[in-house]
Amino acid sequence: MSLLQAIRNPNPQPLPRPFFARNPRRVARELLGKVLLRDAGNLRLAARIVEVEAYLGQNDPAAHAAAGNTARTSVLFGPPGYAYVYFIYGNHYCLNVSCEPDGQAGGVLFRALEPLTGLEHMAHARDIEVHGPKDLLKLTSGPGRLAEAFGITRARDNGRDLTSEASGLWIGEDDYRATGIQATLRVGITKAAELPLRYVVRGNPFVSGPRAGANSR
DNA sequence: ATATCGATTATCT
DNA sequence: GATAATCGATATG
Repeated sequence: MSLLQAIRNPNPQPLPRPFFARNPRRVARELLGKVLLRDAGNLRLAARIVEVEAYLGQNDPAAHAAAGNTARTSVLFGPPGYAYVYFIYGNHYCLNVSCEPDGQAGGVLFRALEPLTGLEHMAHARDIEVHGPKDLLKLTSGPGRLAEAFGITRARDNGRDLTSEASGLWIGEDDYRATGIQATLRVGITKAAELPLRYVVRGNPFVSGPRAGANSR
C-alpha cells in the first residue's frame, strides 16, 4: 500500500468566507481533511491539510496578535479567510489563515500537508530529490517545508484571499472526510504552552514532529 | 531515539 | 539587543 493518495474530486469547491468567521479552534479542527491549492497557469499544486494550530488572538500570549495590530499582524485583525504569512528564524515562511469577524484577531497555522498533486514541482521548490518514502515525507511535513513547497512568501502571498479560486492560492473541499482528529500541545512556543490547540489527523504519516511516521504501535 | 546547535532577519522592547 | 509559531545537520545513547 502506497503513501500517496489521489484527490477525491478534481474540482474541489472553495470554502466560503463564513467558514473562517469563527473561533480559530473550530476553524482549525474543521480544516483537517480540506485541501490547499496553488494554481499558476497550467500548474496545479494540491495537498491535504493534516496538521494545524489555532492561535486565539490578543488574549493568547503565544499568538503574534498579542502584540497588537501592527504592520506585521494587520491581516490577523482584518476580515476572515485571508493569508497571514510571517518570516521566522531568518529562514522560513509560515502560512496562516485569518479567522473571526473583521476587527477581531485570530488565525490558524498550517503545520503539515499530505501531497496530492504536483509533487514534482513541490520537490523542485524544496530543492530536494524524492527517491523513496523517506524523502516524500520531507516534502510538506512542517510549516516551513509546506510554505517552501508551495512557493509561499510574505511579499507574494500575505493578504491573499484564500476563499477565492481566482486568487491562485485557496482552500478547497473535495469528497473526503477526516476521521481520528486528535488535539495536542502546540509546537515551538514558550507562552501558553499548556493549551491543547494543535490538531492532527491521528496516524497520518505526514504529520510533523517526533512521532510523525513512527506511531510505534 | 533524543539532544544540541547554527543559520539568518523581521520585529519588538 | 534579544527573541522567534523552524529546519537540517551533527553528536551521543
